[in-house]
Amino acid sequence: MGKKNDHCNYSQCPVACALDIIGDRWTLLVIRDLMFTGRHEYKDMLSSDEGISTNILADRLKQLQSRGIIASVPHPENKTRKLYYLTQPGKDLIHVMIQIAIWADKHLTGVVSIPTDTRDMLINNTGAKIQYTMQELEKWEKEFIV
Amino acid sequence: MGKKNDHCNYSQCPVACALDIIGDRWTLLVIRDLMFTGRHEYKDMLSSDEGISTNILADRLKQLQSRGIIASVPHPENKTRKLYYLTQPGKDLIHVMIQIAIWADKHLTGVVSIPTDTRDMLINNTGAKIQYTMQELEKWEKEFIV
DNA sequence: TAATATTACTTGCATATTGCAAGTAATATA
DNA sequence: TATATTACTTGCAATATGCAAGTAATATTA
Repeated sequence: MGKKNDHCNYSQCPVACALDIIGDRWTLLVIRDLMFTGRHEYKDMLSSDEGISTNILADRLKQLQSRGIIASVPHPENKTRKLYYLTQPGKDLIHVMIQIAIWADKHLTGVVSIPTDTRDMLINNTGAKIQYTMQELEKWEKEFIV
Repeated sequence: MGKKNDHCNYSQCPVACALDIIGDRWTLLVIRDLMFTGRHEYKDMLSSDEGISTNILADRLKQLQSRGIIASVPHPENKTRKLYYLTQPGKDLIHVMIQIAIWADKHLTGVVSIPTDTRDMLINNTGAKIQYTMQELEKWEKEFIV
């Protein structure tokens, strides 16, 4: 269930309604980890540079699952581990992520730094970057999701 | 100055650093108002459907100005009024806004509703939507900014 | 010109969210 | 059998949000 003050209770604007889901400091970082960094487990996401705290991470994973943006399966070889991954709605956020990254690369030059090859593809061959990212996700899925 | 817990203090990731600026429930709605709805004054943004409160709006306008994403001028014919507008970094967020809107239109079908013509251009002629939006902003600027 | 209205805010306070540290339960490993 | 991992939960202080009310500088109306 959504929250009392969710924008979607007052507005049908796509940006407003999307912000009920992605409009906070952490949600898109969880998506980023699942989409670009090969992280698929709770402990992996905890280890990201930004230092998300355990309760926030648990909450966001729960919210994203309940919204159908991510899903999870038990690790095939270890019952204590759990694998999270993006569903199609989650994967479709790649276009949002990419545009945020391009904007930040252009306008937050003092603070942002992207590895040269990654940046080159992002800026000069955005389509290829998207394709490549999707291919990597598919590869992973073929290994871990039936 | 940024806040103590800003992601950019811990990470150089473009998404993380961007979230220090746009990662909350209200900032992108202020951008939306300035970008797509022809709102340029404090009172206009207060009147948007989502019901932003006066202190939050004042705070976000201040933050966005200090980051150079928006700017303001006194109303040419009325000293009590003030006109806010997007700078180039602010305008460049159009690609982020458009992708969020496209994603929400596709995946939040129960809650999102976009006027038919607007939606048609957004989905089927995204480039034209961007061009048109920029043209409208330029028109406004020619009238109100020197 | 005096009284009312607009506009762009600020202030105070209750409530909600976040950040941090510590704890727990179910396995897995040594 | 003892220690580690993993994925969480809990409690509490600090911060941010939501809401109502107030303020100061013009502008408009009677």
